[in-house]
Amino acid sequence: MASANPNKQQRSHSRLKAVLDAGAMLFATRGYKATTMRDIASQAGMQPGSLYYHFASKQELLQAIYEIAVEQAQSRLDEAIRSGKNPQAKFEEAIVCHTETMLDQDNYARVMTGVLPGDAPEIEAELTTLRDGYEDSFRRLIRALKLPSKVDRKMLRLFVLGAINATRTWYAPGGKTPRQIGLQIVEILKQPL
Amino acid sequence: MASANPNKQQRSHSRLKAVLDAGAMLFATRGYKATTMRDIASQAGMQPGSLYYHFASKQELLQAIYEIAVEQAQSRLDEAIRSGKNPQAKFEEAIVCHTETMLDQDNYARVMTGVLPGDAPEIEAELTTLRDGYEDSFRRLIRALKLPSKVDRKMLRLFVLGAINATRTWYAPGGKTPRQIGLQIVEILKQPL
DNA sequence: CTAATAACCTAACGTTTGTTTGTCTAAGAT
DNA sequence: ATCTTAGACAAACAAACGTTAGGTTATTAG
Repeated sequence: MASANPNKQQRSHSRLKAVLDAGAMLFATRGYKATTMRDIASQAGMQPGSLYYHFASKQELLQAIYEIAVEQAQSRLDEAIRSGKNPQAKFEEAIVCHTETMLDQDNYARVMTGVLPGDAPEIEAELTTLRDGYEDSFRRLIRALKLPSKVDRKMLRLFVLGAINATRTWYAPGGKTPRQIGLQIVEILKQPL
Repeated sequence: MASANPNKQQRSHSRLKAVLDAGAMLFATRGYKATTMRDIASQAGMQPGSLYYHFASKQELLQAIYEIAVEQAQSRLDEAIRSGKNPQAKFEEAIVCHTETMLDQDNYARVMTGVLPGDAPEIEAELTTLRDGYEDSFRRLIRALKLPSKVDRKMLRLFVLGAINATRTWYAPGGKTPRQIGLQIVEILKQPL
């Protein structure tokens, strides 16, 4: 009969993962437009044309990486939320977790903030949908929070995520750890100015 | 004698401003790499080659725009700071002002957050210096603030600026006004979570 | 009026880009 | 042992890119 293997990988020494890793690292640090297919191929140790065996276009490669990125971030976030005893603690754990995820060099998640809207117009809707799913976790966390009436929940979410996502522009290994940075933003939110 | 005019513009109908406006608008919304010289020329109503009468390269055009951007933002910020009665009020005024500046479509300032580091490697140092000058105002404001001992001043600055700069990714005219958004971030900082 | 030149235009240059094409090779199935 | 094909390679393609060169026009100084 035909192949009894319903899964994908049929060959052992495929360099699909190398391509994804290279693309994720380059998209995350340089952005989408500034990263060329030749850059990715070179980083993955292969020829530019070979990338098109795995993906039909640059945009499809981005989409595949983006999906993994959201998936990785989501599972880490779910675990962090579980560890919080109450809504307040859950929110704080989520903040620290998201910060660590965004500053982790070996994680794909930085691609989410490294790609500008409008960079890949034809798949922008899909990327936005993926990202919205992730941010929904924060929506739920904040909804369950007891807050002063003056605080707009939507604004709180956008400000916190914005502040965390911006850390990637100034973060440098060797200084404060991602965890310390995450804890500091929690501290600033808790202390009245 | 030679020209008794020490200033720049010698011809009345130069379209330098149109070039700067077009470049600022496109760099701000699409980013540096995604904006082509042909895009800018088209937006300014002229030919691509004509841009090189005013600027020797794309990077020089960016630098000129960036300088104006920081200048505009700086003067607006100085005025806002002056209007604050005490350190706390000055800081709050600065937050609202910076938010309004970043969301103003007719201002060059959005270029500061629209250009990724590494987009223009040869002038990156100059751009960073310009931007650091602007952020120094916030450094001084926060230094004069009375804060809980647990709050790291550097982190407070980076988080607040990060949150405000991120507003440009989700802001849409028709909803909350830039001023309302700025006031909300002040409110969130003042209310203990 | 004439000469100079500021401010453009037209047309192209060489390079880089995403992508396509055809060929080769080694591994798994029969 | 043979056949098939996953997975790569080398080489090129057309389009788009930043940029350059030379020509044109209209203003202005003398």
